[in-house]
Amino acid sequence: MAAAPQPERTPRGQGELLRSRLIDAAEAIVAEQGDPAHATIRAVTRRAGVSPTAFYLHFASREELLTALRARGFEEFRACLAAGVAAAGPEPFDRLHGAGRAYLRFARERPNVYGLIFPRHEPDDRVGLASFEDLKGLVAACAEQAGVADADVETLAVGIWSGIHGYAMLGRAGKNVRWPDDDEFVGLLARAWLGAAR
Amino acid sequence: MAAAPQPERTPRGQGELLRSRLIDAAEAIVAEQGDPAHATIRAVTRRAGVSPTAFYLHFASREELLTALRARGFEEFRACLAAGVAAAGPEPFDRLHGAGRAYLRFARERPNVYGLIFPRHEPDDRVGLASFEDLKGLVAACAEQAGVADADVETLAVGIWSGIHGYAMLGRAGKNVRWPDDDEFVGLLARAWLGAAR
DNA sequence: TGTACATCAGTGAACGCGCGTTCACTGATGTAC
DNA sequence: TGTACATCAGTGAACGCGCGTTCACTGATGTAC
Repeated sequence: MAAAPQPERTPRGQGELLRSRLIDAAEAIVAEQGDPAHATIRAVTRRAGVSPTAFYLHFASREELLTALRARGFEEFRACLAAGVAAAGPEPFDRLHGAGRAYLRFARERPNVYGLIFPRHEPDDRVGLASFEDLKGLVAACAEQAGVADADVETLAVGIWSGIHGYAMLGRAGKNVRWPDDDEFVGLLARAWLGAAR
Repeated sequence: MAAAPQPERTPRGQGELLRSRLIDAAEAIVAEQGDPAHATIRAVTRRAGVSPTAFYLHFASREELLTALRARGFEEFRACLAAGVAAAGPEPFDRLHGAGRAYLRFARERPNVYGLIFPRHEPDDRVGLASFEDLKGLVAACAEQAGVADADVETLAVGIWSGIHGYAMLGRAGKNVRWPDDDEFVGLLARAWLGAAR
C-alpha cells in the first residue's frame, strides 16, 4: 500500500495545533482517571502520539498545562450555565432555575472537569468571581420580583451557591440517603432562600 | 556521654505501637502538604524514623494506611461535632447551631483532614451515613419545635448539609465576595430551611 | 541455674518502573539571491 | 530557474530521582527443659 503518505506532522505555520491537542489529551486523561495527578507530561504526550520532548515546545512546565486546562474547563462551564439561563426565558425564577439545572448537570456529567475548576486547594479566584457575579445578577432579579428587595443580595447568593455546590459534591455519597433530584433540589433551594414566591 | 542508652526499638509485645506512629506520620504529612499523594510509604516511614520495609509489618499496602487514616479522621470529626452539640445545651436550635459551628471550625482548622474524609472521588459511605443520621436527629427536633412537623425531615437535612458543606468548601475562594462568618451563616442557613422560628 | 531455641521488631541492599528534564540531532518546507 | 540557507516541528537517547516491593538478614528478648 504505497497510498498517499499521510502528513504525520503538523503543517508548517500551524505548530500551535499541538498545543490544543495536548490540552485535549490532558482533558481526556482527567475525565477518564479522575485525578489530575495522572496527567503527567509523559502520559499526555504519549496520548497525543508525540514524544515527551515535544511538550516543551508549547509549555514550560506541567503546571502551565494544568492552568490552561482549568481555563478551558471554566470557559465550558460558564458557557453551559449561560445556555441554561438563555433557554429558560425571561422570568427571573425560571432563569435562576435554569442556571441551577445546568450547573448540576455539568457537575454530574463531567465530574472531573468540575473538580478541576473547583479544586479543594488553591481555588481559582477568577472562577469564583465571574461565576458569582453571574449568580448575583440572577438572584437580584428574583429578590426584586419576590419583593424581598431589602434583603442582602450578596448573602442570598452565597447561601444559594453554597447549597448547590454542596449538593453537587455530596450528591453521590450515602446511598441510603434519599436525595431529591436536581430539579427538585433547585426549586427547594430557591424557595428556602428567596421565600415561597414561586 | 555514655548515659542511659535509650530504647530505640519498641519493647517486645508492643509492636502495634509502630502502626499508630505510622498513621501519625501520615496525618502530619497530609496536614502539612495538603495532598494525600505526598503520604508515600517511603515518606511516611522516613518521618516515623523507620526503614521502608517496616511498613509492611503493619500494612499490606499504601491504600490500607490511607483507609486507616480516613477512619481516624472521621472519628475525630464526629467527636468534634458531638462535643459542639453537647456544649450547646438542650434547646434544639442551639444544638443545631452548635453542630454547625463545630463542623465549620473543624473544616477551617483542619482542612486537609476534612478533605480526606469528604473526598471528591470514592466517597466513604460510612461518613455520609453516620454524620447524616446525627444531623437528621438535630433537624427533626428543630422542625418539631418550629411547628413545621409536616415537612420532610430528610429533605431539610439534605438542604442544610449541602449548604454547610458547600460553604466549607467554597469559603476560601473569591476574596472579593463578602462571606458571612461561620456563626452568621449557620444562623441564616437554619432560618432559610426551617423558617424564622429563631 | 544454665543453655538452646523461638519469637519479635525490625534493617539494608537491591530490583524495575515511570517520572521531569536536558542535549544534540533530523528532515521537510519555505525564502533570498 | 537553481541553489544555498534559515526555519519549523519535531525526535531519540540519556540523566538522576523517588517510588513500591522483595529478599535475606540481625540482634535483643523471652521461654522450655
